[in-house]
Amino acid sequence: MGTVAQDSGALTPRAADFPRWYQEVVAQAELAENGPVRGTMVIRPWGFAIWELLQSELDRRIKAAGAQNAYFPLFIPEQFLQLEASHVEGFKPELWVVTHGGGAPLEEPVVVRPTSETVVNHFFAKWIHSHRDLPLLINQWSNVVRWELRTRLFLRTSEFLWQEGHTAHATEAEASAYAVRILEDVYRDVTEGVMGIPTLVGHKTARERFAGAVRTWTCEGMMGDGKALQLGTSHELGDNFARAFGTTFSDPTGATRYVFQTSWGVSTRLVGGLIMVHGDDYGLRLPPALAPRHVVVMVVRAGESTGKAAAAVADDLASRGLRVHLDDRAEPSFGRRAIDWERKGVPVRVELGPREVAEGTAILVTRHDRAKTPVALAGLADAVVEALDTTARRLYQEALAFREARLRRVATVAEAIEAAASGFAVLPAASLDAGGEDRLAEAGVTVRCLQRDDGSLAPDDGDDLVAVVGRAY
RNA sequence: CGGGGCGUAGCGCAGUCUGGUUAGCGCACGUGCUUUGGGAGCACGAGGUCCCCGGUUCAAAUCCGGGCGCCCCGACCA
Repeated sequence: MGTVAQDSGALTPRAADFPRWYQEVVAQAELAENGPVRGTMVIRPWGFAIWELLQSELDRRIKAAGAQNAYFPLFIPEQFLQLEASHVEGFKPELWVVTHGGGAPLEEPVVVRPTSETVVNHFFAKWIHSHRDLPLLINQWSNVVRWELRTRLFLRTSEFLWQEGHTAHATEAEASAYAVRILEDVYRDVTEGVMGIPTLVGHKTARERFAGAVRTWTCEGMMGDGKALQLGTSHELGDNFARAFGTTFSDPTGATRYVFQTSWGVSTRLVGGLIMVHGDDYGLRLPPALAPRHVVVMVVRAGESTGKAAAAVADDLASRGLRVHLDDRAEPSFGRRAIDWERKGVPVRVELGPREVAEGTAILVTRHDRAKTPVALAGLADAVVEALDTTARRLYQEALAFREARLRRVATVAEAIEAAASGFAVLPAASLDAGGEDRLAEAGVTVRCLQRDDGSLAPDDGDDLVAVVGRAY
């Protein structure tokens, strides 16, 4: 029954079997496990704490971009979905539909939201009357539910948690600018600056575009097996939904006009990306900003003197504003406890035994390189702060070096397919004409994004652009 | 929806072909002692509708019929 043993033995080396390694890390770091209904996920406390930290980083930036949080219902009238043609077409295969309630068939079935553009627009149409009501910038934190054939914890589950932003603007240019702003100031900033994942940005080809969007922006990361993971997307919806739902406003001249909209989201999938980018053969490695505990103070031999010393060190570190956990358990053995914290990805451990207590030192262990350094207690807090700083920098640098080593600039579709076996290929967008994208798809390779040659965003498709292609999750 | 496989203790499995004492092993769990500087050892212990329903039989985890559930591999997707 293919489930991963919860216990002990060493992890499967990452290079030996990446998917298996991933499953084992998720299980043994106690991040999540499967729910009783196929495709569902239980997020365990350690995993959820990581998500909460991510949430607060995202939420702060979303609010800084002017959006307000609100909440829309889980259930959506089936008819709503049908109002926007390409939207319903895109989501039809993924819908869960509730047909019964109170023990009897419902008169009109309701769908469980796969995303909320439709309900949101129903209310936007009601709330927006004047150009003075614009822009309307709304975000919601919620769960969404989609039928999925093949699921993987965090990466693809039938139900997942996310944030979805929905905005309405007076002009297309303003909507466009806002979608890009979210991509850059929220998603790229969080994935690179907080998660330490180097990110490629661009827009999707028509084939990869969100159902109902006129343009989809994306940030893409390279995972530890060379495959791409879409980390966040930001859509320009044009006036497609506005026309479908009659979301109009009176402009300053008194003319009735459709609003232009955006929607954008990132999900608990980010946690999966974090694992796949930074994890190593010893388990998870967390960037300090997302570590539920920055530092664990471990007692090496439980005893009165070590216990007291460790508690004092933990208090001292906590007073510096660090998230500290004191592990002064006598059981299980020291090695067992050390490995457990290592697997959970805690960036720094401070180990204190009788020897250190006698010397007035502690052992500082950095998770990212597993290095151990004796440090005088007097300078410990500074050393920990510095180690956290180094950890954040090094994780990003390692991920960047990995991506650079596996990114090849090529000239043809054939070369791109070959390069995608181990990483990304960058090829002239012009070579995608004449069925190039189809030939990639036949080889299991997709266009992750289109961008300018220098990696910057391009306003439109064009032959002067490059396509970043690869295998993807 | 096609192809393959599996349901036995919390988890992972053996036992099923060839029916026969009290259904077993590893891990995890509980208690005690010895341990504790990188995955502790020993002893004792607790834990089971053998997926469900029916049939065959003196006797079913095992054989037969039916059902249910799950996993893996192929076409969509944050």
